[in-house]
Amino acid sequence: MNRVREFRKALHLSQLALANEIGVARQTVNLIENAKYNPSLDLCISLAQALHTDLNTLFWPPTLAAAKEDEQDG
Amino acid sequence: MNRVREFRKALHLSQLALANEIGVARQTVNLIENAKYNPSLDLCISLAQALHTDLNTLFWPPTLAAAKEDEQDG
DNA sequence: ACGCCTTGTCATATATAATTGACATTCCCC
DNA sequence: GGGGAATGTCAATTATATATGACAAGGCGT
Repeated sequence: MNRVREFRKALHLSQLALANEIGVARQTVNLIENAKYNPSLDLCISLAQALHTDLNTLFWPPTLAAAKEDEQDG
Repeated sequence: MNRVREFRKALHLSQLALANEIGVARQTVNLIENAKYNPSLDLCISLAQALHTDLNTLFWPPTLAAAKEDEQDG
């Protein structure tokens, strides 16, 4: 899963409003929020910008984030 | 541009070796390094894992990273 | 000089992301 | 209890990511 819906709602945007802002169809936002497919990098970046966040926050799996911290902490 | 080539070389991997590791064709890695197209999110995550880094490091545009810092710093 | 590995690139084919239009359902407001 | 906005979802189409096979060029060791 990803955190698109969470960040979209925090900005009080509908799926349609967000889709218009980044120039895609409403269905595209819906499918991404429900993890029905695999969006392109450009689209992920547009989403992150529109939602005032970044790629890791929206899409980096928490399990991997934890693994990476272990790596750093030793 | 992105930092895939930089991280791949740091691990002394060929395009072919990296492609095999993440289960895609060599051409796919080549095209991504040369920014010839727009990879999928799953592929970006696989790349980030294989290169022991994360999405922001590989793909987040420096201009956006700077903008986000401004936002935080005030 | 030869061979091997690496990289860039082409052309064709297949899988899938993304669009468009539509319909049903739920929720909220009047 | 009727009307609109928001969401989930379907079918069909278009755009494009990715695979496969192949070839040329440069680097490096022998």
